[in-house]
Amino acid sequence: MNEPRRKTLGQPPSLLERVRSRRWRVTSQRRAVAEALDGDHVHLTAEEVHERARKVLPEVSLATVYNTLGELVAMGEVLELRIGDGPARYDPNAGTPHHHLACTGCGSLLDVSPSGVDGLRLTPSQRHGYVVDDVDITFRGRCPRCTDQDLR
Amino acid sequence: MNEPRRKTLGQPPSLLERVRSRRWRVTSQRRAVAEALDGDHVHLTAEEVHERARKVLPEVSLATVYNTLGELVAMGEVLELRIGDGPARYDPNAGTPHHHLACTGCGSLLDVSPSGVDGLRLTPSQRHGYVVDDVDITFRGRCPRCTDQDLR
DNA sequence: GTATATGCAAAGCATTTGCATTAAA
DNA sequence: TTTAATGCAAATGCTTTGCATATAC
Repeated sequence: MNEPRRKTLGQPPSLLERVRSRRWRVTSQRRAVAEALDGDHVHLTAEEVHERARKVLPEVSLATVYNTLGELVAMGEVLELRIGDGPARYDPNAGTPHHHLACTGCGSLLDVSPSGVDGLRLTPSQRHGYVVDDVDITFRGRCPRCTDQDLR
Repeated sequence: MNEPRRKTLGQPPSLLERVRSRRWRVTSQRRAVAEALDGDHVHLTAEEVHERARKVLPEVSLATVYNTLGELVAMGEVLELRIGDGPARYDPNAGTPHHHLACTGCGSLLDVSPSGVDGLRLTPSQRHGYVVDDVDITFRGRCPRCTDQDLR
């Protein structure tokens, strides 16, 4: 929950490697959570992370999953996304700027990197005195599975 | 909760006029909620709408505020926005496409119309088979009040 | 050995719902 | 008069917390 990340060349470090270098006490539960989340471009809810983590460590509790996810979010290694109704989803790709594509049917959420983002601008009068430091872009639509269901 | 909206020329119809034309049973509670929400470019939470509505109709209940907001959202006259943690906020300006500027400090949320939105594109391979029908853009930053607090 | 993480169950919010009562059309 | 909206209080779903126990360092 502190201390900058060690820079490595070559392959990007895994989520687990990143948090190790922050003096995070590594327990089997935290490893299971970090590994359930890591490297995925489809973002999971806490329940889904719990299911995955349980396959590797059946006794991990949902509370610990929530606490661990909260810590990863607090140290900036994971992004917490709330899009539409339903539970939050967790994005392990913080650090690599990107945007999202969300299904309004089932809530599934995945990473995209649209072109044209650089052209997006807010004029000073539109800024209303805010200090803007980020833009979130979410494309909303229906995933293939939900589109198929529409046809029935 | 049905039937298309009557088109008028001149001033845009108020939220209340819009819902009247949909055969919505108009009660004093619903009028109070619609008027609390209408015309504002700063978006309120359900609690805040309740407070405002109460000033005009002290006996209106929070449950009715929630139910009414839900109906307005279902008929597409109001947008429900969930940005960051905290409760949903309600945007009465559905129908006029626009985007948002959110404060990460206090959660305040307001409308903006950035330039450069037209240039924003997802390539077919990035679409992953989704049928995209909308883009939400949220600028994140700190409002003047929260920026001032940072300096202390 | 000591500080910290865990699991459990209970608490906390935001939101929705069931139902008897009230009011709009 | 009929049909639908209200208020209340209880239920819900997601998430956080308190506390006794277990574990990494």
